[in-house]
Amino acid sequence: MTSSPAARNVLRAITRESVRAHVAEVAIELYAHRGFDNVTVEEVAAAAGISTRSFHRYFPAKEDTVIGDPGPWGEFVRDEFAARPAEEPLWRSLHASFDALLRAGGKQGERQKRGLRVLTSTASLRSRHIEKHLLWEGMLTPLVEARLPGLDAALRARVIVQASIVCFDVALAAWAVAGEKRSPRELLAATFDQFDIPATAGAPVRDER
Amino acid sequence: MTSSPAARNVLRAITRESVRAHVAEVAIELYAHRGFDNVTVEEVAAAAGISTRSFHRYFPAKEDTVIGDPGPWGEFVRDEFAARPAEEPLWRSLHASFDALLRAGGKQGERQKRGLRVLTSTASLRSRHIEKHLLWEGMLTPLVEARLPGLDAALRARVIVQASIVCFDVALAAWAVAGEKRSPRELLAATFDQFDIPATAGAPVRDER
DNA sequence: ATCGCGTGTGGCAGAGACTGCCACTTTAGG
DNA sequence: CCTAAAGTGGCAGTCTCTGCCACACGCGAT
Repeated sequence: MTSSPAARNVLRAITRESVRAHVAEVAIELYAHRGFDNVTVEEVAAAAGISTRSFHRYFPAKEDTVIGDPGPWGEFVRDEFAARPAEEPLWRSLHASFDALLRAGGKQGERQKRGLRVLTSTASLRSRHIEKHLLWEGMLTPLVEARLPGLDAALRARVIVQASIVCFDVALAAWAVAGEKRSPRELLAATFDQFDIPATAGAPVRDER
Repeated sequence: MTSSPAARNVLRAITRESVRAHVAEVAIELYAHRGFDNVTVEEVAAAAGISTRSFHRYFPAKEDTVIGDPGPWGEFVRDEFAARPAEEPLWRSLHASFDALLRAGGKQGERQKRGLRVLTSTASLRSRHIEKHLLWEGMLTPLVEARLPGLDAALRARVIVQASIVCFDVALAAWAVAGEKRSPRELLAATFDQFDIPATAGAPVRDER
């Protein structure tokens, strides 16, 4: 019996992901102890049992060992937002979409916390992290813009979307702090509660035709 | 007549700043034409008439030719915010502080616009830019936190301050877009108007327009 | 069993950003 | 004129990341 090429590719993808996860785990362990900038790619590769050349095949950049690929998660949030009822206040739709991400985003364990702590403690990592989240902005802004009445929708959509991403980031960063008892979802609610979008939350009086 | 060592240092600082400005101008010119990533430090240094070694003495990193040092501006915003009356709604204080920055921040000319366009069109620059603005967050958050009533002031302060920085960034980015007619200050007002902070303000009183 | 093919792997060389070190020049003050 | 301090640039080296190439392995087909 010959397994189909498709099945073979699936299998390959699975092993590839497991290797990625292993390397990332080893890397974060090293970073947590000695600092991201004081650990070379060569060391991480050696500790993970692969060559530096292969390391760069699994991770285009060193920072990706900590950050990962936010693309799929961004699509998830976007789809979640698209599925929200149009009558719902905009800000609440965004809150619900990010909340869904937290619910679906896998177990939030000690491992994630360690990654986040390495992330927030290294300047270059934080910047890359934010850059990746700007990718989310590009996914969400068109949808938000379509739901905004009145003029200047593009500008306003960008501000609102970026603010929602800020809420998400701050909530997760707060969650990773040692001693924090609340869950990510509670913290997300706390950050989203800081804002109200006057143009959309109260009454959709403005026309959109 | 011997000039004091202090005066000498001042003089040196002036010439140093002028060299910096010259190099930055040449660099942005090259970036605008060929893209930030496609221009090497060696080329910029040659075009500016200095060695690559000296380039790295003037600019610790290549990106600093575009971004500059936001530290002093951050202090300005912080001091401006500290001088605001405590009874003023928080969000308006922040708006006024950033507005003061725009008023004081020097001529907003075509040169600034070109720099901003290079900045927004290059992913690595965008992230670095935001990272520098996180420095502003560190300056502003303690002051904002002190003015927040209730629990969880630290978390809420971080969200609010980061949102205000987002407003500032989006406004400036929008201003740099070709065809935009409004002034940075008008755009800043437009972005800040997107939010209301329920915990602190009654109703935002629109004063302009 | 052997061949061919696709795929993963690693070594090698090199580009590019950035740093430490050192020798050289310039400048200002004695 | 001499000296000390500061700026400059060359050189070598580190580190991240990429392109190229040879090699090994698994697998279906002959």
